[in-house]
Amino acid sequence: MSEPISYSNPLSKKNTNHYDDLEFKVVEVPNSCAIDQILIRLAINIMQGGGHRYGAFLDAAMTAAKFAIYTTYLSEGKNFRKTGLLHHVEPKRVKTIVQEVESALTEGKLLKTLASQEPYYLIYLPHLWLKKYPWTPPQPRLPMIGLTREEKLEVEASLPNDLPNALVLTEFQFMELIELLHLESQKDSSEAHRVPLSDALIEHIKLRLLYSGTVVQIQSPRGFPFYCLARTSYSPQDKRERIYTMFEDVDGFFQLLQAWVNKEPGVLRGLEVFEVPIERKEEALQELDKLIQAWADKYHQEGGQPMVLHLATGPVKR
Amino acid sequence: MSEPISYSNPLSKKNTNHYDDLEFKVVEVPNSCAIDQILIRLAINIMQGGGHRYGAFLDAAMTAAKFAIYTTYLSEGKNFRKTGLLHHVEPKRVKTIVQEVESALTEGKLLKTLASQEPYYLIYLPHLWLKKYPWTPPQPRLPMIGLTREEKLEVEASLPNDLPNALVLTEFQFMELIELLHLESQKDSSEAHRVPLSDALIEHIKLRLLYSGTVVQIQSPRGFPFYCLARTSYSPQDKRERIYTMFEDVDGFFQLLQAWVNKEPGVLRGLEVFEVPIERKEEALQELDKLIQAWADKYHQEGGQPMVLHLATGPVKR
DNA sequence: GCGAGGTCCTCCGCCCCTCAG
DNA sequence: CTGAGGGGCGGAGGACCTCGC
Repeated sequence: MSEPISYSNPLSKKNTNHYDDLEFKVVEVPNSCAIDQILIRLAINIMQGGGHRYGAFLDAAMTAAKFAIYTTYLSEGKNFRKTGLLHHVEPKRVKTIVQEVESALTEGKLLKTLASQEPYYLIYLPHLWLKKYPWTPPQPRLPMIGLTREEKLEVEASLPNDLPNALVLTEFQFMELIELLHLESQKDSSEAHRVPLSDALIEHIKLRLLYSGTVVQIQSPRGFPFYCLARTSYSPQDKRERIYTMFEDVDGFFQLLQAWVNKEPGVLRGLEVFEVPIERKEEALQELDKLIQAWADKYHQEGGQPMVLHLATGPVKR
Repeated sequence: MSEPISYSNPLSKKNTNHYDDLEFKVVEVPNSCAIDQILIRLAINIMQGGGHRYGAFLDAAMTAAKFAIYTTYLSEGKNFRKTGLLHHVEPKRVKTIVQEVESALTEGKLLKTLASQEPYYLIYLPHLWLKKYPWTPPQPRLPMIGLTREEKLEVEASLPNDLPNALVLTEFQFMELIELLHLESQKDSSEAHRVPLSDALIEHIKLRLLYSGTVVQIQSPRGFPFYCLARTSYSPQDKRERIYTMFEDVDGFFQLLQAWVNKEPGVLRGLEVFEVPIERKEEALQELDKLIQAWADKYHQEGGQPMVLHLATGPVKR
């Protein structure tokens, strides 16, 4: 197993980050099945955890549906009408969808996917900031704006510790950064559906950056605020990696089970429900870990058929 | 393990069902990540496999997103503006979304979920048909419409074998069935967003039923078609069950990994990539199966902490 | 059967504004 | 800084029609 057992205390998450614990007590949605649950998990992870826009999630879902339509279109012999009938979509609409997907596959035109766990404009802000406004220690951190020396000292004293080596920015500079990132994030999108950078969107991005703890807002004595880069990455690196792993695993697991549904050869699905005395839990998990590794080692032989195994176990919820 | 290893020959799926093998050669979507892949898998399973409408999938995704917004709304102290800002949604819109979700939770108003793998109007058609138009063997199967005895015999001879004990219906009767089912499927939906049964929708449902092999259309000598129930369930029972299991498993696996991301205690994640000589594959899988079972048995003790284990392994694709 | 064309309605993702507490 | 109004644009789901093949 590539990952050790984790026993960290959930109370130790005293970051300023509001999004640390996504353990949503799924208030049971009436009339929902497992698929709906999966969609809800995805939505919460993407929108609350990743900070993607509401519309971005809907767009991604729509793109996935379009792609499903496209595959039907292909397997039905490129028949617009039949494809439309099968999915209850107008043939005309099918046509534009097919064109969209094909232009995405052949030319570079990008579809509206999520593209990564977190939106571009959130992820790359720290990097751009550090690049455009680096700070070298003897230099003053604060911008030269109408502040007396005492005021500067006062503000500087109010800064958090352990800051990345970046300058403190004015509102204007901060906004400029956001604008730049947003522009860059869309430079590959087909101009048809390009999201304009509205005031509302800027406010959204600002709040996301502040809430995630990536940026800290500082009230200056004169009223206008300053902005201070607080971390070198949008979300804590290890958490981001774990979330990345989670999605990769779910995808791989999903794919394997799909093969299992189709009764493809060489696929094994396992489900165990059992009860373990709490004092033996750690022991049990460690043994399982070793067991699986030993098994994989035993049968592993270079040049054989490439295989993958996904496993997860833990306490039952709800 | 609850499931044996499956080595069935994929070529043995000679059913008339067009949707048997959903193994979509995922034409790689550019600019996509694992999340996008998961969405695509969901879309293809739901729309091609389950036969849900395109719009139904979009609605389900939107409902999931609304639910994510609602949980944010709660955790932010019921603040419309802040919730809206966090997800880039108008406060006004947040309000209506919150009302929607709350009325779904308290009163019976249903949200637009998928509710099950396959749409109601597809699943329950065989049951309703058998109930409304049962056939008892000495009786004639065909409706009494202007056909000569010879024509009736001719048509009857063209029927497939192994039919459920249901009458053959006319176009009108068949349509009536569909209408009934559609009406019933929406009787719980809040009347605001109720889908009207349009001609286009009827055509869609008809094609789904024909393509899935649930219903067979028969050309009578006089030109007008007859409809014949070919199966007692919309999709083959064992396949449906496997798909149901797949979604349940993916949901459970997802939930476990979420706990793993949050570093909750007692959660183990495992990933193994390895290569197995083909001649030892079956042996290896069977041993793994036994290994896991033995492990669970060893530590199982009534009254301990309830645990669940998900496992899947198989050949790597792509 | 199929493609291609046009028209209509409605919802809703987004944008902006004001005003009262 | 919040809630509660207002008005407006564009995209797209959905339904309908005809015509030419």
